[in-house]
Amino acid sequence: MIPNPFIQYLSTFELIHQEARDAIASRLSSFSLDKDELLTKEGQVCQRLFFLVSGCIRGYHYKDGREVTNWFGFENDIVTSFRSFIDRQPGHEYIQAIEPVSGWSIRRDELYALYQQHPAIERLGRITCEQYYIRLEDRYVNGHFKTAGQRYEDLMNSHPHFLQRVPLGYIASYLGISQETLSRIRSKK
Amino acid sequence: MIPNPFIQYLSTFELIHQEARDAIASRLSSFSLDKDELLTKEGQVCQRLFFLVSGCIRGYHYKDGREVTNWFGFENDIVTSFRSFIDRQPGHEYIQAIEPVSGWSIRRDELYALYQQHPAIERLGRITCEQYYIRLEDRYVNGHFKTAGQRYEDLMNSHPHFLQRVPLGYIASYLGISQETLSRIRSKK
DNA sequence: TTCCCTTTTTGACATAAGTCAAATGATGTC
DNA sequence: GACATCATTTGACTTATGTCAAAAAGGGAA
Repeated sequence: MIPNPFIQYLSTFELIHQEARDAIASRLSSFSLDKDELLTKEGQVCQRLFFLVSGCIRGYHYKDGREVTNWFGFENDIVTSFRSFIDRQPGHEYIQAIEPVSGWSIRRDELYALYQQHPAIERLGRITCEQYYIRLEDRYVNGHFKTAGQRYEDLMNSHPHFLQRVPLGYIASYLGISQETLSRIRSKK
Repeated sequence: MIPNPFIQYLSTFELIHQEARDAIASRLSSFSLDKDELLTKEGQVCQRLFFLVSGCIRGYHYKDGREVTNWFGFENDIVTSFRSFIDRQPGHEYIQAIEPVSGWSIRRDELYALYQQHPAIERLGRITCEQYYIRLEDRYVNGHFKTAGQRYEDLMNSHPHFLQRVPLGYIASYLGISQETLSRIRSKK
């Protein structure tokens, strides 16, 4: 078995035992992306769950002909086109590398088979989903009821590394504002 | 065992077998609320998951001294103060009956014990969370990147019953706009 | 009916943020 | 170093939506 950062990450959950870890490890494939390369795009069913070992990635879609960035993923993040992955429907989302990326992935059908065989893995799926839900809820509440300036400041505090590694245009649309507005906010601080 | 709408609801998931259903049923308590009564409030740890049999309910919080409604629950919905329930932390949310409500609830610790004993119940927990995630993601994307008028129209199409049963003030803050703006949107259609 | 209280609408004005276009600043390549 | 390309900032103007205050409309209870 290859020593694998994803498996190390899983090991931080005490409830995953050796046998379950090995079962996951044997189903992983490595992947890598060049800068700007796409992992999945609109209209495609996203069949895999990805774990990022290095690099940085974003999810975006088109709204009135413009890109809107929905989320970013960094090292040790689990990413996929969530809706498409869950419902097995063509997704509305593009996923693109912002930096060169490497990581591991598992096929949806294999993961779901593992859920059947190892309740501990299903538990991990539940907990991961719960944590992602909570994060999204935070973003929803903040995104909706704070000014652009406050949202930017919050981001600076909670995820300063975003600003180091991600072009401002992507950050602006992630915050739900235009690039020009973000630029003005920054010049005032 | 009492015949119970929550158990009927669970039965729509084929994967829940009789034994698991009985296990859940034996841990349920019924509850009811008068109009405007609170189910949980800010600062409280929400220890229960609620299933609504009848009536209608909302989750809200205070933002700059004003109420902001986050979600509504109707018949056959599962509700709780999600973040507080998951993390066992004091919640930031109030849950209040908009109409008189009746339903069933289960304690968090009992549900989690059931997760251990019945993988099928944990699966249900995972699937429920996934579905709630997807709904929230939709709201996030729409809420953030559509005009107030579009959001109102979407709501009319997807959940016309909201408008029948919920005061416009709550709907406005749910849509992330002021009551006045909602009123003007409505008068133009 | 009449009164009271809540919900909804209307009006006047303020402001955050968007849009389009152009200028400036970075970065990498030959 | 000079050029091409991409990212960021600045300027001028527009617009959607918010705010505060007041008026109107509904809905019960006596």
